[in-house]
Order: sequence, then C-alpha cells, then structure tokens
Amino acid sequence: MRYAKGHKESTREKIVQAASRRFRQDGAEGVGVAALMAEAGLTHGGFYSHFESKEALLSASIEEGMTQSLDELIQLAKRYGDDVTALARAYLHPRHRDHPEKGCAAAALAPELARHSATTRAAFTARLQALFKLIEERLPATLSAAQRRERSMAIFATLMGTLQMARAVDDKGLSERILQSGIHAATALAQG
Amino acid sequence: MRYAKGHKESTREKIVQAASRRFRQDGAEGVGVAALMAEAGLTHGGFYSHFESKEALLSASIEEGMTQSLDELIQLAKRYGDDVTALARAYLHPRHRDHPEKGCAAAALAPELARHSATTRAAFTARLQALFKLIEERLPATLSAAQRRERSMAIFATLMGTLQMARAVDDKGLSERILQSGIHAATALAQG
DNA sequence: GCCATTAAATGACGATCATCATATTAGATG
DNA sequence: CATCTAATATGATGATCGTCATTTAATGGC
Repeated sequence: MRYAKGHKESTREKIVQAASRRFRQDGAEGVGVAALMAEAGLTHGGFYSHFESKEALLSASIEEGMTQSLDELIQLAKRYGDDVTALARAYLHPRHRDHPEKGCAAAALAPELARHSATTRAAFTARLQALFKLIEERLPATLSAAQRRERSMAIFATLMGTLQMARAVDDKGLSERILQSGIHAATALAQG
Repeated sequence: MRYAKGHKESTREKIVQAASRRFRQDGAEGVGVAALMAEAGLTHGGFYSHFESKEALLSASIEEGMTQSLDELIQLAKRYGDDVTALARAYLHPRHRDHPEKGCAAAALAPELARHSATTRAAFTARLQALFKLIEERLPATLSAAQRRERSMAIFATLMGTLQMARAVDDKGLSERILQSGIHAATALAQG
C-alpha cells in the first residue's frame, strides 16, 4: 500500500511493545504468534515480514521489556529517595508483584531464557549489566569498584528471587512477608 | 493385566520422577504429555488413568522435585561444613547451574508457577517453607526466631535469583562471578 | 491352563502451534 | 483520479498439543 515511510517501522515497534507485555504475562511458550499479533491489532499473516522467527521477536521483546522496566524503576526509585533501599521498595512493591506484564522481564522470564538462543541471551545479558550498573551507582563510595560490582549482582539476584517467590506462593500474608524480607536484605547488602 | 499389587503405584512414581526431570529441563509448557510418558518408558495413552490432567502431574512433580533437591542439598551441604555458607556453596556450584533437570525446581520453574493452579502453587508453597526452615536452622541463635525466619526467605531468594542469572547469561566468566557474588551475599546475610 | 481383570498401547479428536504462499487493499505518487 | 507497490489479510501447511475411546496383552486367581 505504499504507506508513509516509517509506517512499517512503527508497526514493528507496536508488535514488539505488545509482545513484550504478553511474553512477560504468559511466558515465551505460553503465547503463540497469532495472539501476539492480535495483541498489536494485526492478524498473524504479516508476522514474517517483520521478524525472521518467533525467537527473533522474543529477543527484541526482552530488550524492549528490560529497557522499559529499567527506566520505570529509575523513575519510581527517585520518589522513594534514590538509594538502594528506594530501588528495592520500588521493585518489591505489591503493584509490581501483581503486574508482571508491565514489570521486570528478568523476573518474568529468567529460567526460560536459559533455554533460548544465543542472540536472546546476549540481549538479556547486555540489559542485565545495565541493571547492575544502576545498582552500583547507588552503593557507598567507601566500597571498591570490584566490591560494588559484586554486590550489585547479589542485590539484583535478591530482588528478582524475592519477586518471583512473592508471585508464586499461594498465601497472601506470606507473600507480603517475602517482599519485606527482600527489602531488608537488599538494604543490608548495600551497607559499606 | 492384573499386575502385582503396587505395580501401578510404582509406575505412577516412575512417571512423576521422569516428569519432574523433564519439567525442570524444558519448562512446564516446553514438554508435552507424550514426551513425558516416553521419558518414563511408556506411551501416552495410559496417562489419564494415572493423572487427572497434565496440571496434576505438574503438581506432583513440583512436590517430588523440591523434596528431592532439598534432600540432596542437605547431603551436599554437610560436606562443606553444614552452615549457610556451605548451603550456598552447594546450591551455587557450577554443577547445579549446568544441570537444572536434577536441581532446584523453584529455580527452574518459579515464574511459571505463578501462572498455574492453586493446587500446584500450594504444593510449591509447602515445600518452599520447608526450605526456609532448613536455612533457619543454620542461622545464628543470637537472632530472634522472627529474624531468622525473615532472613531465611531473603537468603533463599538470593540463592535462587543468583542461580537463574548464572544460567541465563551468555558469558561464562560473568556467570562464575555471579555465582561467587551469591555465595558472599548469602554468607553476609547469615551474620548475626 | 484357562479366565477375568486391568494396565498399557493404539489411534483419533479438535485445537493450536510456527511458518509460509497467495490474495487483497490502502494510499502515496503520477 | 488512476496506478502501482508494499503492508497487511486470508488461508493453508504439517506438526504437535491435551484429552479420551477403544483395543491389546499380561498375569494372578481359579
């Protein structure tokens, strides 16, 4: 249809946005190509003119989802005081637990990612390291760079593991206690 | 065929064992009923005389897998000194990272579990609490019971999150550093 | 050694999966 | 306004999904 130039790019972007939500909500294997396209307001046919495969869309979605939730995390953390405790409070907020589709892609998909393509895992690794950096910058300057780097990894592991457990357990009270334990632990790990 | 009594029970057990391996390896949605039965040396037909649904098998497999890896963790930890650091070293050993099918079911399946039935999540919750207790028992007696309980949750979150990240990243060196960071963090969180 | 019983195998159900070939149609270009 | 082209839709591929009805076959009880 000889659309305005950039039309296809923007459609592709819409697909990635919609897919990144759906993948986080239902898992990479929990949603099909047709449903992903429908979520973007399209039919399934044109999919392969935008992406080489479903795996390629997953790759792009991971990048999109990780970037998006990283940005949002930064914004939210600022409101809480912008230190590691603030990050933890933002990340481990019940709203985040209850809305995986808008939240951290790592928490929603980490175990599956280990089974996916090198490209997908590379995209994930790059974004994960940006996340580490975000935490590093909020650790006390009294720590060495190497110490900050190591701690940032463990702090994110704690946040992600905590969020996943809080989502998986079948007991609302326990879920709340798990979230609290994560906030306290992240704070403790951030001490000089 | 009027087999010896207990034959069917033992077949059922074999299916659960095999399924618990496969679910951890490929995810709950990554493997079909036919493949699960084949893994146990059977064909798919008899499946529904053993289980009400695939979901019911998942439920039993979570229970089996969590119990199994809990027992193994206890055994391994003993060799390392039987404190929290020992648990962390056992849990975050490269062998565990490289063999999810024999390892912790929580680390392999946590995000998916949040999307499954109440029964499955209840089975998971019960086993998770046994895991918390295991850690609690290895925390210093100088801490209050409430403190030990809270810390045990955060310590397991750290271990699980660390293992998942170490599995997902596309960089062997980074993976090793992630594992180390988790061991150090778990040790730090276990201090009185 | 046959029979009754029942575990397991065969095979089929409609639905959905990822992928692709072909047809339609929107809209910028002339 | 008519035309051309590229973006999307339609529709089909064979494979696999979970589930179930029917058939086969093994063996303890007689």
